[in-house]
Parts: sequence; C-alpha cells; structure tokens
Amino acid sequence: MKYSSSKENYLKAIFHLQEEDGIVTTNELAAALQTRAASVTDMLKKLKTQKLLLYEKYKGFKLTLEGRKVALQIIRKHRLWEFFLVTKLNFGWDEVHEIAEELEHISSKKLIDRMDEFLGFPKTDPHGDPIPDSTGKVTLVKQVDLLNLPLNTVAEVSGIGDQSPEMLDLLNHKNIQLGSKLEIRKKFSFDNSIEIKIKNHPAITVSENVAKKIFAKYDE
Amino acid sequence: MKYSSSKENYLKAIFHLQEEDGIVTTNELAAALQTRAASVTDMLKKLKTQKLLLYEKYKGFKLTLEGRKVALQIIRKHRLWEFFLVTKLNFGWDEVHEIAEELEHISSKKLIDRMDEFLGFPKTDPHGDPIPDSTGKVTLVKQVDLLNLPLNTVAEVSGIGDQSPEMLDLLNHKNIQLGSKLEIRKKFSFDNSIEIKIKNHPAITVSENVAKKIFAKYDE
DNA sequence: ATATTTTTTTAGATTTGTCTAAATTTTATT
DNA sequence: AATAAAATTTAGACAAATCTAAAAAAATAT
Ligand SMILES: [Mn+2]
Ligand SMILES: [Mn+2]
Ligand SMILES: [Mn+2]
Ligand SMILES: [Mn+2]
Repeated sequence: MKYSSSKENYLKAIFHLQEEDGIVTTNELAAALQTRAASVTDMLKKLKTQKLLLYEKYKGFKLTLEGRKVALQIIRKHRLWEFFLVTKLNFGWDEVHEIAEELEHISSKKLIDRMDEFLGFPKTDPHGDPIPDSTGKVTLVKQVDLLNLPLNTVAEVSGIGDQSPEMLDLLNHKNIQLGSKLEIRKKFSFDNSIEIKIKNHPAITVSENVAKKIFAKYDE
Repeated sequence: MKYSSSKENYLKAIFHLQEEDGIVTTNELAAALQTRAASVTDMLKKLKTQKLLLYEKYKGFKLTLEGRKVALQIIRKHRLWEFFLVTKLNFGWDEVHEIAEELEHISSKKLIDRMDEFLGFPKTDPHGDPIPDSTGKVTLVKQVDLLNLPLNTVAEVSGIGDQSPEMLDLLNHKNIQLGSKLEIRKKFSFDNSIEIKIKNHPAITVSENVAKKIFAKYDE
C-alpha cells in the first residue's frame, strides 16, 4: 500500500507521541505537525477509514498494528537517510533532519534495503536513535543519561534526547558529538550541573537540563 | 523558488520534447505525461503565470530561460540519482528510472551537489545521457549511432536513445550495456540490419531500428 | 450541580491538480 | 470557400489537504 507524504507524516508523529506520552491528543498532534486541530480531525477520519488508526470521536485514538508498521518503515527510512547523509556525504548531524524529512517518503522498499546494506546495517542514526530493521524490529540500545553516569568512568555518547536546533547548537559549541568519549569529573549538588572531560578537549560544565538529554554507554 | 513535483515533471517533459521536436504540442505533452489535454492546458496557464513558460492560447508554448533552468536542475538530479543507484547500490540500469523519477524532486541543492562530489562528478548517467553541472551546463558527448559506425572499428557504447522497458530488455538479452566494447562485422543492405561482435560474446544481429538507437564513441 | 473553560468536531471555503464533456479555434479536405 | 476533422481550450466537477469560524462535547472550577 502507498500512502501520501502527509498521511505518512501523521502516522510517524502519532507513533512518536504515543511512545512518550502513551496517549495522544488532537491538540498535541496539531502542535507537532504545525497544523490546526480541525485539520487533524479531518485526517484522523481518513486514517480510520484506511484501518491505520483506531478512533472514536471525542474518545481519543491510537495506531492499529498496520498503522504502527507503516510508521516504523517511515522512521527506518528517515534514520537510514540521516546516517547516509552524515557518513557518506559529510553533512553535519544537525543539518540532516530536514532533508531526511523529504527523503523518508521515497517509496521504493528495494532502495532502502539496498541502502541499509550499503551502509553496513547501522543500528543507530546520527542522533543515537535506533534504526528499525527491514521487518520493523528495533534493537534496544542500553544507555544512561549523564546524570546517572558514575564519576570518572569513560563512556561513549550514543544518543541525544532533544534534537532542537538550540540543543544541537549547544552541543556543537561544546564539542559533544555522537561517539565522543567522555567522563564525569564532578557533580555539583548545588544545581545538579556536572563537569565533563571530553577526550582531547578542556573540561566543561553543562547544566542538569542538558545532562539529562545526553545518553552514553559504558562498560561496567 | 520551490515548485511542486507535478510542475517539475511538466517542465522536464516540455524540455525533453522541445529538444527533439523543436516545437511541442498540447497533445504530445499530454501523452508524455500520461494525462489529458485539458489538464495540460490548465497547467500551461499556471506555468505562464509563474513566468516559466511563454504561452499564448492556440499559438503554442515554450520554456522561458527560467523554466529551462529549472528543467535542467531536475534533469541533473534525475541523472545523478540514477548514477548513484547503479554504481553504489548495484541496481540494474533498467530499474533505476522509476526511482529517480521520485528522487529528482528532493529539493536540497546542497544534497545534490554533495552527491555529485561523492560520485566523482560523473559526466553521463547509466543510459549515456549527459549530466548537467551545478550551473546547468551540459558537456556535449560526441557519439554516433551504430548505423553510422564504420565497419571493423572498435567502439564503446555510450548511450541509448530509447529507454523503454522493451528496449532495455532487448539490450540485456543481447549483452549490450553502457561501456560495452563492440565492432560492426557486417551491414546487410537488404534490411539495414547489422552484425555486431561484442568483446567476449558471440556475434549477434540487430535490426536497423535497434541500431539507430545505440550510440557509441570511438577513436578516429 | 451549575457554570466556565478547554478540547474536539463540524460546516463551509480554498488551493492544487486532475477529470469529462462541450465549445472554440485551427488545420486539412473536398 | 465551405465543410469536415483534429487540436485546443473552457466550463464545471471532484478528491486531497488544508483553513477559519461556529457548534458540540468533555473537563474543570465554583
Ligand atoms: Mn516527512
Ligand atoms: Mn534522527
Ligand atoms: Mn518525476
Ligand atoms: Mn537516464
């Protein structure tokens, strides 16, 4: 089945909001898609007709198994394209999202499976988010945020929980990137900020709000 | 300026028909785009409003300089993507057209320029058609069709003038591909068919209609 | 338990791209 | 030159995706 770019964007947004909130509301979805609540309601009805969504008016909605499956395929495409852009075309990890937002709607399944192979079947995208395999399965990546990383333990940055331009800008300026090796030198209990030493860089301090959005993996 | 996929397809089709016929008609364009003459007229008006087309009703139409420029950028993207699919993702040259038909509408200029660089600035696509550079300039490739290739002269297949699935199927079965080294062994004046010897393959015969659609370059 | 506020849905338009059927213009034929 | 045929355009309709404003339902506060 082939769906319009607009429908695909809705399915993806519902999936993401469902993941974090459990339940999704019309207004939330409208905000996420930068559209109006009325437009959302219109689309919900269409998605229901196509059996991609369970929806009873005023009662809320959630993806059907089929809707979930479609959403995961779009996410797979989005993240593989991002990986391609960063690793093969030397894009910065903070400039690939917009382009992937278009590329994720290219329909050929064969194309994306070949791309996956070409890239060596990567497990996470440049933002540390997991890439579903061709059947839609996601390998959970075990990671802790920096607030929960033990002192003086070398860890590798594996994900960022906030991909806003503001956050990416901050990370760029502090030389924090995916794959960076770092350790916590000190935790300030006054404001929960932490001092970080990144390999080959002077020590820096980041706030609690930043620290809890940076994920890393380390050997125990 | 950003144009819809539909508009881009129209501009590209007009450009191609203009190239071969000089003048393009409403019906021709409708046939090329698999749509109706009435739809074409509708779109011609819109393209005129956007100054991409010179158009007076019942009098014919042709691209403006701006329309031509846009068309060349779409063609550049189409051919670079085809090259990528064949050389990096191991697609057959007969299965890339459809996918490129979608990819050509991805808007990022930076993406396509990075891709061009990644591919080593190729001059022709997998069908032998020239790839415009980032300013829209095309390097003319000097080539003759097989009917005009001298006897017993080794030449390299550099282009195919008909990319229909039927033609591509025939070429596949006869082991003729881009880059094939071949020479004409005999020309049958009865029906203008020719006997071809392709390196590492037994001699084969192709009809006049096929021969005139195969282009090759050779040293004089 | 009412009243108020917030959320969601409907009603009715609008834009883009397409279609069929009919009208108009151009081109070809007697 | 008149007529027939072909090409092109217009008129009017439709589907998809969006919008604003109004109505309806649900949640919250008094
Ligand atoms: Mn998207
Ligand atoms: Mn990402
Ligand atoms: Mn296209
Ligand atoms: Mn081509």
